[in-house]
Amino acid sequence: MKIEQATIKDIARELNVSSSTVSRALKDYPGISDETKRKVKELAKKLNYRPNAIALSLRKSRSFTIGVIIPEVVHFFFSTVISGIEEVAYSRGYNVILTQTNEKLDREQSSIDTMLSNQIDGFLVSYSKETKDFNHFSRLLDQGYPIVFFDRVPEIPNAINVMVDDYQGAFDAVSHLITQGYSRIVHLAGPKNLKISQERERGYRDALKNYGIAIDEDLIVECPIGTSDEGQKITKSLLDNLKQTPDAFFGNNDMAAVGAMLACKAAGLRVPEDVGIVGFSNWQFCSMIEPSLSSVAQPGFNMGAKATEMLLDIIEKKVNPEEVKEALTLETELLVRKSSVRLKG
Amino acid sequence: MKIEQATIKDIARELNVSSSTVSRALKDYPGISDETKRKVKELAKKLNYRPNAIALSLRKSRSFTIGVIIPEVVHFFFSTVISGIEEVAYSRGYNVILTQTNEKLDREQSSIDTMLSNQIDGFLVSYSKETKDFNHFSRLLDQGYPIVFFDRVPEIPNAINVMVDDYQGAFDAVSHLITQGYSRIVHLAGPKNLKISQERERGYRDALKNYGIAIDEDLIVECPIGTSDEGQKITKSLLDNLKQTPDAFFGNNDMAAVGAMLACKAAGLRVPEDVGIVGFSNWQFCSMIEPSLSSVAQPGFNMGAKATEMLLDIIEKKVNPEEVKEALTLETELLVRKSSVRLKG
DNA sequence: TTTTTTATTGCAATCGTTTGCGTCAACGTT
DNA sequence: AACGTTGACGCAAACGATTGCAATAAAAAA
Repeated sequence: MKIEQATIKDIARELNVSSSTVSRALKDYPGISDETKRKVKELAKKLNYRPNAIALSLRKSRSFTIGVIIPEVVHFFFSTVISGIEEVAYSRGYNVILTQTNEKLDREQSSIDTMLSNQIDGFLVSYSKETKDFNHFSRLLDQGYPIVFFDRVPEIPNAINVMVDDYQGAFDAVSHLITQGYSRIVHLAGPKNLKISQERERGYRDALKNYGIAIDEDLIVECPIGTSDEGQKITKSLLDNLKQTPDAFFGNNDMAAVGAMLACKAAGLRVPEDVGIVGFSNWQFCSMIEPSLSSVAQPGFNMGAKATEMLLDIIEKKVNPEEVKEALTLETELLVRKSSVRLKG
Repeated sequence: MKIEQATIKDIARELNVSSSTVSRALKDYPGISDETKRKVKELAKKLNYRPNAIALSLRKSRSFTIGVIIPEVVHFFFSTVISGIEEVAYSRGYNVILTQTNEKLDREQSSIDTMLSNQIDGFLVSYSKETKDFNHFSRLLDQGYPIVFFDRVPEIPNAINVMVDDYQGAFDAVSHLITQGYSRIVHLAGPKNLKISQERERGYRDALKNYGIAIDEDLIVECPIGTSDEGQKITKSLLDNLKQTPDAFFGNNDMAAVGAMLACKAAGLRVPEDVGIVGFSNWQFCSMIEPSLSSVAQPGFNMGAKATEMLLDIIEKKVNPEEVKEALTLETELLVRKSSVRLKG
């Protein structure tokens, strides 16, 4: 049924030359007469010849494909990262095979396996929330597979990491809230095992310290799931139970922040007059809600692009992984919108 | 640097048998002694042997990989579709290679090319807004490549399409608005060349007709881009210029609908009291904004899953493409939220 | 003991492409 | 006339796995 693709052999047979000659003619190797080159190229075009990438991969032991492992595509930030990855990979002649772990460790493992089977040239990884041990990655690194981690990066030796400056982003966000006159600031924190969560919390703490505000551990609450529902419930219970009601929320992520906003409104609190809110990630909806949500923007596209460039540089040996000691940290940008501004500028 | 993967030959050499024996032993073929099988499997495990999928692909002229071509990952709906695709492909032992066209025709073309080079087993396509001519797809179909189109489907013979019932979704949404007492309903339409846009518009028209409401062509406005900014601008200019202000908006997509909501609010109109609004796609933010946005939910995950199942069935010849005459149409669900309810239930 | 059967394994080709090396004829040089 | 050059091309192996067809030895049957 399926029409067979023309191969080099087909061209060779038709022209009564050997496959070697065809191969060389197509690549303009020296030592092939112009006449032959002409005929070969002509026939190749006519037959719509397309090199078989699989055969090439086998021959070269390289697939020109990189594997991307991420938690979820539906996550806005990750989808922008994917765009960045795609863009660079594409322009440098690589394919991207993608798998989501859905935050499951076993998915992560088996994704790695099938990618290895497919002779992937390198990995781009943001690990799952379930992943607390990094042996499976260390092993790959030891075997010499190029891996670049992004956003969610492990703390293992030799790992090459691309991340955003979560600490600074959080620090800026909280500092902004403080200068707007908020002082009892809740932090809706992320899962403790993610370094990004730790860093954001550290930024929160340091900002408070910096302004001489005592840290109240009751105001730091973990939101393990990271949905707006969860944020809403947690905020409601905080508002109900805390002796002294908080006057601001810094969300580890935008969903949690929106949840907080909804819960505050439901409790009759005005945003930003009574309560200031800042999120993290700058999802598209931030500017679509009312009041619009201030948020720390992460350069997702850029992160994907940078990570991919590093990976490909390593793959193509333009760069020695041993020499890439430091992690690449990208700047965040605090986008101040209405939800956190109560002073006239 | 990179540690070589163990191959069948390695096992064969070490055990002083031929590669054929190893191959057969690994697959439990009859005619290999239990003793040999044991030794082979043992060594395979020890060497962490993993079959080389590339070599297999070359041999079998199949890659166990399907190519997915979509406009944008950042689009919520498409990201849910991807999840559905991934889920099914993964469970049936296929890989997914993904490319976004960013709504560009030339990207679409070159994606197809590289996928063909990579001996993809089949295509899953939602074409770009720029695509107005489907020859490149017809050619593939003629050559016998399995293709399943989803969401944005072309009208070409033999094409296998999976889509949602855009007509019914729109019909339901507009009917709902009418029964809520809105009558001058604007339709923020999509690009005319997309069938989904045409269908949604048709649903809009038929719902009005069905309730005996005359169609005012001035109330049908195309939103080619589909961002909230665009929706906002268009709505503002409608509110400024129409003699008779409209009392409802049915957005071809949620972004446009949110834009309309923002513009209405800015013009001092109350939602839903003065203006009713319904969107399409049910992005996550629909329930996070105020008032929450009614929207027609599309079964994205399900669509991805179904499309992939059909594709794989065709690839594996479980199904004859000639026999799949009709397009598969999935039901939508109107989620009524606050933005369109002004009657007490 | 000779022949037939059965169990176990190996050979070699194949998938499409690349590439080091060899071949062979035509030409130029002395 | 004998030799070296050079231009144009083919041979064959390799990448890793599969598989139809032998092949070999041991066991069973005659």
